[in-house]
Amino acid sequence: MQGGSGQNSGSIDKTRVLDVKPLRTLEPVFPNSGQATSFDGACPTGFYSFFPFGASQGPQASPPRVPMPTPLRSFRSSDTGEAEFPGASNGENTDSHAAPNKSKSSKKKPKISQDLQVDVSSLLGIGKNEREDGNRELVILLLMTFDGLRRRISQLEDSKELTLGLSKRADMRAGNILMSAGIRTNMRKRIGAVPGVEIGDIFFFRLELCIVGLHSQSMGGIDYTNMGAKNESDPVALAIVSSGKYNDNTEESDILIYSGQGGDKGDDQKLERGNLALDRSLRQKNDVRVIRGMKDQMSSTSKVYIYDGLYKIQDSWVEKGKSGGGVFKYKLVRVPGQPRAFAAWKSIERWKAGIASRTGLILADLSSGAEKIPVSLVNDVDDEKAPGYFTYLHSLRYSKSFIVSNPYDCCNCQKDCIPGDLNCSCIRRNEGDFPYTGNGILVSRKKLVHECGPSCQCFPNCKKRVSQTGLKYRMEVFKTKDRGWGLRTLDPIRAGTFICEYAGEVIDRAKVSWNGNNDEYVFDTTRIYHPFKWNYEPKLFEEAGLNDSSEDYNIPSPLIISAKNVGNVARFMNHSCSPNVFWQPVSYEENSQTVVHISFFALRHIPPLTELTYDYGITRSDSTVSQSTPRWKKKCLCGSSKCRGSFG
DNA sequence: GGAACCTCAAAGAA
DNA sequence: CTTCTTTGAGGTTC
Repeated sequence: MQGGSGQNSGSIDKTRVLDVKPLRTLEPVFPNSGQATSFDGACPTGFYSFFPFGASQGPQASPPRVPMPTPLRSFRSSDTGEAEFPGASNGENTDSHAAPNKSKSSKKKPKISQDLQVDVSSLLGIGKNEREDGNRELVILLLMTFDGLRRRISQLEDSKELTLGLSKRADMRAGNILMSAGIRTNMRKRIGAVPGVEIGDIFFFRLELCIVGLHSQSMGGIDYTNMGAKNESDPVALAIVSSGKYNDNTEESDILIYSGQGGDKGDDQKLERGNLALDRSLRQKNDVRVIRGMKDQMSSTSKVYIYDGLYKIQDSWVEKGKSGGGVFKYKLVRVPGQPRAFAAWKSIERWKAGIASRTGLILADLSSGAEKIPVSLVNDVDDEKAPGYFTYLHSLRYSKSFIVSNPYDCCNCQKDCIPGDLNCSCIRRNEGDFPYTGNGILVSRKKLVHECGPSCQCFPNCKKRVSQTGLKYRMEVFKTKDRGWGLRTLDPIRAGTFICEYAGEVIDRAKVSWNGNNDEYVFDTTRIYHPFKWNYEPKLFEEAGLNDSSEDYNIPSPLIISAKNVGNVARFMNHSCSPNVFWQPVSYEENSQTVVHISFFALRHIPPLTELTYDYGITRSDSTVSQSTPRWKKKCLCGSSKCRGSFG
């Protein structure tokens, strides 16, 4: 039964591998797709301008690739037959084969690290200098690379295509692949700020902190070093992660009471290691980076970490702990003059709880109940009272003529669609991949993501209906300083999270008047979009044996949506040349017709109060647009270092 | 749905 | 090179 699509997916994989250019293609710089060549932007550098692209040519062109000893991914197709890896015995218990290092190296530790055959770190532009000292682009690149790997591993684990007999820890495996390949930065230990990491940045895994060099202990709460202290033999504290475990909270968000480490069995904590470092830093008065961890309100199981900037240790004492032993306490006070981070979160909590009022609040719910959670309208910049009139609609309005494809077979899954179950027609339609991870995070970009719809047999809470559940995060429409109204989030958002769809009326191309600003509030998939890679380096995935579903960058499905008269929050999202949101066509069946929607997903982690932006693309200057109308452009005010100057 | 417990872990320091 | 230290995050149970 799995035969058909199993083979199918196998062949898809092959094309994909072939499709992966041996060189880091630097898409934006040297466009290699038809779509990209028509891009006429002046400075299409995207994130990766720092790549020494000459270097990317070298390492792979010449040395023939030695195949991975045992690619993790080798079992993907092995359950439909061992053709690909005759050596692998049958699918079921992959464990003994999946960890080849287990038998080779010491008995206890099944080492999962991969020795990558190709120096992927240099493909990513990470040389010795970058490993030592970071910069903003590198930090963003690394975080995105990490999460792309993590999502892919998670996806494979969910569909049982990847098991190592270990607990499901995609974060650790992704981290391990990067760390062992030297794909990391800021390894040089330093007191104070870390280049490329900004106050307010958020993280969802401890390993992310390691990779960007903010806090190098993978678990330990106190990062310290022996270098840099006045007295050479003494350690100094560099960074702490306050996990909330020890009741570190105080009422004032600029003060942190931090507990020392050790002594959990009722013993007294000792003045050694991290505790000693904190003690010495108290005397030396050096800056200590503080990362505050707290529960992620969206998923009770996971945690969010926020970098709250520099603190100084002001005091320390010993208290009796819960289990009777002495516990060191350290009082940390935030260095003044830094941007608000943790404190801002606290304020948001109070607004959301209705304890404190929001300055400039005009409307508590712009959607008038159309969304399940309120969308506030705020202006603390000037006295404009509201954006132009429109009707709030949470989804698409379309007429019959725009429905392109025919209805398809809905799946017959009981309750939930199970990742890896190729009997599910909706999964088959996604080339055998379950497009989302268990907690509803998009794994990679596709031409089209197929979701289950109302006629599918699975329950409405099936994990393949991510984009049909409306807003989940608190959003705020707000007046920007110079770009009219904008949209921002009040909640932290993880990379890959569905944010909202572009709601409005599906319209005919002829109805769009292209002169003047009449196409404001129009979304058009046929514009020319700045190509970008979300899961950056296909080579890395391939090397790690993960067969990256090399992402589709050519997104078809011509669709024009006008949100001028009716629409949702998406109509307020502004353009940016280095955006934090991207769009993705998603289809599902409604009223016996397949309808394509445009869904927005978080490109990277987005801290609260950050404006949400996506790339508007460029109007195609082809025959469908009247030649008499001059193409207009708007001056871009996105303020990004990669700004292309204009858009539209 | 969520607290309370259990378990296997990775990286750096020693 | 090994051992030790740390506690994160997923799983299970009630």
